[in-house]
Amino acid sequence: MLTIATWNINSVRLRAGLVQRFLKQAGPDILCLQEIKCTEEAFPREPFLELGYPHIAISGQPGYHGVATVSRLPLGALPRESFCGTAEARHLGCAVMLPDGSTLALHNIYVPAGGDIPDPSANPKFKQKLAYLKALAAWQADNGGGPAILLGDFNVAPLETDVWSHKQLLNVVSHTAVEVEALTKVRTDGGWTDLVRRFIPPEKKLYTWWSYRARDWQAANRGRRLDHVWASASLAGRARSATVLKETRGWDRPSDHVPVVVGLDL
DNA sequence: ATGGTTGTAGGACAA
Repeated sequence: MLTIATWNINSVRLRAGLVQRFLKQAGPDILCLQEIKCTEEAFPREPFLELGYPHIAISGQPGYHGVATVSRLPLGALPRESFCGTAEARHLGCAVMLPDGSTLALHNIYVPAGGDIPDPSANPKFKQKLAYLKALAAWQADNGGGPAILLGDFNVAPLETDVWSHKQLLNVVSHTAVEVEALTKVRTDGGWTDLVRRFIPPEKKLYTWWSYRARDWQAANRGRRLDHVWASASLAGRARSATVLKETRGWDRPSDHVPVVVGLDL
């Protein structure tokens, strides 16, 4: 079984201890991080080396954004995409070398959050988010149709059950119709399968993010499912599990996102 | 309806 996790960590330097706690507990073979908020040079490598993750790929920048993939298995490099014409570090593609000698294309993405106003003509950040999703839909995972995973912080909650209140979030960035349509086009045009909803029924409420701005995040429970793991058609049938590790949101000085872990029969 | 918090950086901005 190959296990892969994704987690928007909201500063990997500040939360290296939390990441270690998660790795010791869940022990995934590969962890994809978003919002590392540091450059490649400033990335804390030692905590991962200590726990048996010697393969580390990083796309970073000072202060904001940034993605990294850490792995027990060797990683080859795949071309890095911008998807929105900016230099922001929001994508990292790796070729995972599997024990049988084959490779798995693993694309770790951090979709722009999109600001507060859901109007591309009034809000450049929302315009950038829609452009990113449009470019992502047009992009083909450069793996010759082989097995591929697309995962990360997509910053869109597509289903009604992916938010605490569908009605109250219809005009809130992350759950507007135009974003849901754009993300759905990415999934259908790319032939991707939402692995998490294969194991947790779409009828069931499911969140991976809870705002820092609630007095009591757990009592309010106003969450959204922003973090996703998708598989290519050839790989989807090999998925065996999907788990959301909600308890990490209750850890000391947590990220506002929690990890999502999938298991694949590879 | 509004404001609520966190991180990076060392003020405003992103989320």
